[in-house]
This record gives sequence, C-alpha cells and structure tokens, in this order.
Amino acid sequence: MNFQNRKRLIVQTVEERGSVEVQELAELLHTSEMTVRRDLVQLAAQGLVYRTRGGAMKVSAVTDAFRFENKAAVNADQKDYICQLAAQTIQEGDILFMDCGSTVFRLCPFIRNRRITVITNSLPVVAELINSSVSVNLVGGEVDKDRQAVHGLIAEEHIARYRANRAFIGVDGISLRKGLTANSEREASTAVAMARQAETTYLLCHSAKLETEKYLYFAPLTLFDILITDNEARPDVVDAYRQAGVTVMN
Amino acid sequence: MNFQNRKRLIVQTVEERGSVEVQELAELLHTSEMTVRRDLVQLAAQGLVYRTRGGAMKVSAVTDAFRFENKAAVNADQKDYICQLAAQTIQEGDILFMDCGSTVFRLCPFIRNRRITVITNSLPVVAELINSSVSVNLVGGEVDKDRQAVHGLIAEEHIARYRANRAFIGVDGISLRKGLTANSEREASTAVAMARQAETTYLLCHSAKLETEKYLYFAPLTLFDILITDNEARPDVVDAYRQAGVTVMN
DNA sequence: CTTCTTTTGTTCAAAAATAAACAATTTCAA
DNA sequence: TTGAAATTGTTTATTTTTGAACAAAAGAAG
Repeated sequence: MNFQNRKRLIVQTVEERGSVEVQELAELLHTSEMTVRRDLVQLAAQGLVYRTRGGAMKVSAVTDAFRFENKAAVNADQKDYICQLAAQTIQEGDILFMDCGSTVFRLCPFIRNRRITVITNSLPVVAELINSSVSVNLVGGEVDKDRQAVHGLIAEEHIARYRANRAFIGVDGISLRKGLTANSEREASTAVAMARQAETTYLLCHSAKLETEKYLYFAPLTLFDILITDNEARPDVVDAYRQAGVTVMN
Repeated sequence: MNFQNRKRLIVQTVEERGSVEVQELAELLHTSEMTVRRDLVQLAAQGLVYRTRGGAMKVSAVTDAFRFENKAAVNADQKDYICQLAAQTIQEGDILFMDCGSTVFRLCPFIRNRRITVITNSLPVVAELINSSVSVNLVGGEVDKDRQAVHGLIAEEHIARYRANRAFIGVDGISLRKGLTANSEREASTAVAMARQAETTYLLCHSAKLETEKYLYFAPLTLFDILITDNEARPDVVDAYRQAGVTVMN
C-alpha cells in the first residue's frame, strides 16, 4: 500500500463517515499510527481534511473546484489588526489593487461582502474572493509557482491599463535609511506597477519588519502614501517614521 | 518482449487494476524490476500512467481522489480516453492553449510531467498545474465566477499576444448542420481567440455532444483542425464527419 | 492548579525503493 | 561476420519511507 492509495482511502473514509480516528485508519490501512499521522498532516496542509486531535474530520468546503496554498498564518493576530485598519479606509464602489503579500492576503475576509472591484496578481486572493460579492480582475502573465502569483512584463502591462482608488501592497523590508527592500525582484516590480496606478497606496507592514532591510532595494518611502502597521510597533520607531514625513496608521 | 509490447501491457494492466506494483509487473512481463522502472518513467512522462513509489496508478484515480463533487468527473472514463489521445499529440517544448471546458480540465494530469508551456484562462487548470513541471501563463482580465475562468475583452487581447503550437478547446454542442454552438457567449469568444492564435486546434468533445445544438452559434466546423472524441461515438456519425472533411481521432 | 492520560512531534534505525554504474546481451547496418 | 549502438540485467550506493522509542504538548480529571 503506497502513499497515493493511502491518501485516497483516507479522504474517502473521512468523506463517508464524517470523521475518523487515527487508530481506525491504521487498522484499515494495515499500517502504523505514525504513518497515518504523517499522511493526515499532508492532507490537512492541502485542505482536504480537517485535522482533529486523535483523527480527522470532513472539511465542509470541499466543493471548491480549485484551491491554492497560502502561508499567511504566522503572526495572524497582528496581521488581522492591520487588515482591519486597512478595511476601514475602503469605500463602496472602490477599485483596489492587492498584491501577493501574506498580510495583504488576510485582507480578504474583511472585504468579502463589500461591493468593490479587486485587481490582483495573487492566486490565493482570487480563490478567497471568487465566492464573494467582490468583483475580481486577475492580472495576466507568467505564473510564479513559488509565490502563487502572476509576475513579469505582461503582468505589469496589464496593471498599467487600470487605474484604482487604492493599492494595498506588502513589503519584505522597510527602513528609514534604505527605503523599501524585497527578497524578489519580481514581487517588487509588481508592487511598484500597482502603486503607480493607484490614487492612494497603502503599505501593509507587520511591526517586526519595520527597520529591517532585505537584499534588493526597489523604491523610496515616497512610493506609498500611508503605512499601516500593528499596535506592537515600538513607539519610538513609529515616531521616527512620522518625523520623516510618513503617514502612519496603527 | 520489446518496449512497445511491454508499454501496451503495462498501460492495460494499470487501467484494469487501478494500481499495480513494480514487482508484479516484472513477474508479469518476465523481466527485471529495473526495466519496469525504466518503462514506467517513460510512461509517466507521457502521462499514460501516474507513477507512485513502488508502482504506478491509473491517472484518473489520482484526479478523482479528492474531487467527489466535481463536474469534470462525469463521464470520466470517456473524457480520459479523449485526453490520452490529446496528450499523445503533444511534443516536448510545445506551447499550448487550454480553455475552460470540463474535458480540457482532465488533460492536466496527463501533462503534469511534460516540459511544456500552457496558456489558459481556467483557474482550475492553473491550480492543477501549478505544482508540476509545466510552466503556466494565465490569461488576465475579469474573473467569471460561475465558470471559474477569465473572460472578456482584456482576456482576448491577452490571448492575441501569444502564438501556440496547439489549442485544446471544449465545446457545448457540435453539429454538421450548424457547426459549433455554446451556452455562453463569453466562453465561445475565448475559444475562438485561442483557435485563431494556434497552429493546430483540437476540439475535445465527448461523444454524447456530437450532433447536438446549443442556443448560440459561434463558429463553423473549420474553426478547428482535429476533432478528438471517445470510442463510444456512433460509427455512422463519425463517418459523416469524415465525409464532411473533418479529421477525427477516436 | 496540579497530576495523569492521551496525543503528537522528533529522532533514529531498519527496510524498501530508486538511481547510478557497469557488464552482458541483443539488434542492426555495413 | 564484425563493430557500434541500444537495450537489458546485476550490483552497489543513495534516497525515501516507515515504525519504534521517547520527549513534549495538550486535554481531562481531581
């Protein structure tokens, strides 16, 4: 019994029975509990089952025809705080740019029920908003598998065709001395393209990223209009940014 | 026993049994496990079987394992038959268009391991190929929530920028009298845009759709070059199409 | 709040499968 | 027939998977 077959049987069993325990599965598959657990970890990561203590449960929304992975779970509370602030600035009828940052992704649940248009290059964002009242415009071009997003020349041209009220973008590093820095050239240029076409650009930035620098410098602080960060940002750092003329929300 | 015969027997065995182990195959074919592995590598590269550790599985078993309520799963066997034929026409390095038809979707598992580029407007196709060796180009524009795909003017312009070796498109209805018909204007115009930019256009069409007509006429039979259907198509119908000058694979 | 039980994660060793290297065999053309 | 190329089998090394043992974490019970 190989891995693929086991996975198939586990999902099938969970679907049929609603929930199942590790022990039962180990017996059913003639394998050890350890192996079952390892399988369940993978299946849960793919969103195919809900992992419970001692077993797994049927996931309610398996009806989704497609699904993309999102690794936005770290620092969830602070990111949600940021997104709540961001969501409050949004008006009915707005056209928004949203890039592929992990903080930006968490904005989705806050805007599900708004009557707005979102232009995005992030596949998880599309998946999240496709069954919502938001109308979605997807940026076209080459798919970057690592980042689950669309990047590149064609993508930038696509963005350049639109004009939006607001752009919500993420960043890997920001510092007063160096400005905005990133780990990837591709993400950086998409962010710049969006900022260029937006009336107001919001930088969603977890407090831990303030005053950090990554390897690629791509834009000065003037790229964005408003910096939104969380309430754990050090007050002296926030003050320094304000002194430097940056509008900060937190 | 040469490679051609072995290949035929392996595919046949996998189809019959759903999954099979290297050991069994080695016995069955009176050959070494090493040879079986080498064969399986080739067959998997062609998408004819799904390689697992220790053996191989039927492609559809993998596709359907986690998609119980998927529309693509109806008439799965015939659709897979069509897709297998389609997959065999694909060469290394090809650029393909794939539209958002449910039959076209099932082509994905057959091409996972090929070194090709796929340009598509279908979100499920992107999700299916994003973790594969296929490089994906996503058509940009307005997201059609019902069809889980991108359609519209911008999408068509995007398609018009590319040139591909092959286009694989689906259709709602086809008849000798009326040509190609569809249920949706949007899907139809995307299909036309792709066909226009492809060297060879393949129409993937379940036999039950032959000689049916939907409400919107959108193109003559000359839009495509090759019609691929399944082996349950009525011989007299297939003959009639051939008489009319259509190239049919089945 | 502490203690006890259960579950989980981690590490490690064994087993299985695969890939690589090389030798033997077959095939094909000249 | 002979030599070169392709295919196959065997041996060996590498990788992956698995199960067991044990420590850590999470609930449950008192």
